[in-house]
Amino acid sequence: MARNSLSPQISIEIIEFVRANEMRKGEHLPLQKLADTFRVSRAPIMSALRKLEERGIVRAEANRGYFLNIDSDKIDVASRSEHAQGSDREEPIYFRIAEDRLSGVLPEKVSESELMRIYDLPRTKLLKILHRISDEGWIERLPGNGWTFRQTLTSRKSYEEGYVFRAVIEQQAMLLPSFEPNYEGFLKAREVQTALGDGGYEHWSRAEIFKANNDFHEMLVACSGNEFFLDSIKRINRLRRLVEYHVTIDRSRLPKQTIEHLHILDLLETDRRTEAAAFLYTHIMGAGRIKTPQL
Amino acid sequence: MARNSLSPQISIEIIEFVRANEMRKGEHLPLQKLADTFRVSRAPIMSALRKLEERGIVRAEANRGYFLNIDSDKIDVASRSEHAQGSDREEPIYFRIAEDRLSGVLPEKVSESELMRIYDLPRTKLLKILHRISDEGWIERLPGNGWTFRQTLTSRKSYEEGYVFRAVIEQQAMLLPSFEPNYEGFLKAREVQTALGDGGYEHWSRAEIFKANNDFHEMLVACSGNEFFLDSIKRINRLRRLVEYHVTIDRSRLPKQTIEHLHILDLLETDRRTEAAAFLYTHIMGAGRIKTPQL
DNA sequence: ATTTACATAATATAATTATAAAATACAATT
DNA sequence: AATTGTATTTTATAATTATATTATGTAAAT
Repeated sequence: MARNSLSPQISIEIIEFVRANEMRKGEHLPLQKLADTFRVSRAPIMSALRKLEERGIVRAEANRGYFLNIDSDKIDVASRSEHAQGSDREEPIYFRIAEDRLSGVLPEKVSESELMRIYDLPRTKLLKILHRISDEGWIERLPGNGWTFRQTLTSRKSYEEGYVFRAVIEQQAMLLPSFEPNYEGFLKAREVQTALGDGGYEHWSRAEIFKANNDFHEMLVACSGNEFFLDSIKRINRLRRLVEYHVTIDRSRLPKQTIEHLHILDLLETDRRTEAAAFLYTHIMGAGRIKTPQL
Repeated sequence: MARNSLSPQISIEIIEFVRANEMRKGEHLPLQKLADTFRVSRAPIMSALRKLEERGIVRAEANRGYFLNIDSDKIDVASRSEHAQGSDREEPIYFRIAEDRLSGVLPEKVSESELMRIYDLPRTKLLKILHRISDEGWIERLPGNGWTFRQTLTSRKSYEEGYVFRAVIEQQAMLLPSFEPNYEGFLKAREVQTALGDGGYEHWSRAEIFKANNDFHEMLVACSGNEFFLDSIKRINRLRRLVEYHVTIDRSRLPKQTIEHLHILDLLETDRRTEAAAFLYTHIMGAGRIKTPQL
């Protein structure tokens, strides 16, 4: 009857935080600092820490707060992902809606009440999801009752237009005067792409492959220093994720793709930005031209 | 206790519809056709027509439906705009929020309950507005309670980045292979721009001037035939509207602006697209560079 | 075959309320 | 001075309900 607690989600974030900062056993975890980091008050941090204490990951000392009870790299990943599921009831339903629409289970026009029944959601939760979808541009509220799905997800034309848009935006972002190479980012991207090309393309999950690919492109656009370029790429990538998840991924194309990604990094690191931008353009257009998803 | 009726809004739309189609006295107004046009059921169309009947604009015949009772060009505009206000309780509050944020009345972080009290809105209405704003990218939901305004509206940096984004997108849209000149649209745009340059810039309202300007640019991008380009321009223009409304418009620059707009049309109509695109780019960048709003 | 007109069903809003969670103020502790 | 721990206030969610509106099925009229 009340809202879901943030603490499961916060617990995960705390674990990710201590791992990212490579914290060691015994280090202090100040409440306010964590609260600021996750943009909440101290209250949900407290309850998250209490739960982590039960799991033995942190240790409480009276009037001194919580301390890491184990080296951060020793925290087992299994327990993380397990808890991640229960925490977010929205994401899976968001995907189910996308899937159901793409496979034709959901009609073009639907009412809120229908969706509440189908997915067994309270109105507030459903509306949150619908607004997110509408933000992503593939559903629209009708003036009277109901919502309609737009063609964005399902039409071949939109699919191709999306590739053109990405190719142009990313190329132009790279050509902006404000573009500044992020050599550290290049290095990390290089590692990921190498791992992916080095056999990773055969056993990584679809989501992991897609994320690696997206991160690469978004990292490049982030170098432009222009939030509008980055936002528009993020926006279209969220959309792309849904469509690409629905079609079978063509793993045979991945080695070529990673080689091209590495080539772009080569060009950028040797100050051949115009060349890199041109290559990036053909790289994206090529990807859009060859794949033919069943839409 | 129940929702607001659509009929005031529909009444306005019906009047706009018959005017746009230059319908004459006596023409039939089929329910289903209007319903399809406005994407609602026949019910709200019925009640809208009943209200128009009271105002003498349409006439009912038993079992035959409604007929226009006056030539569409004779319908007085005054009664239209008057009714437009009462119909939409959201738009004015949306603007008040923008204004209050830009002028610093609203703090960076606000709770829903606070906003409900300040603007005297039920939660559903407020949330609709907040989601719209969040879609436009200048507010964000926090993980716990409350929302934070983002820098998008208020920072000088974002303002300039927006101009760069527009310049690039619009130029590139014009260079796309899918670009197809819309000569009819050019003609209408030419009329508007001529009227604006021909004295209109002195007495048109801020909103009218801004709309004329925006329509011009969106018309150009629409010729690209790529919905992603058009969407991203529309998105950034909605944002721009808020900022530009808040600063005093510099009317002295309008004659130059309209001349440049007309020049772009000249170039496009004589098949000099590359030239037009290049000129468009400098046109937008010029506008962004010179103006210095108080942010 | 359309279209209207009416009856009925389905839908969404707003108001209300209980409740758990988040935010915050402040004294106590280090 | 900074941080914790507790108490208090504020907030948002979910469930419920009344009601006006929208949507729709169908017979009657054109």
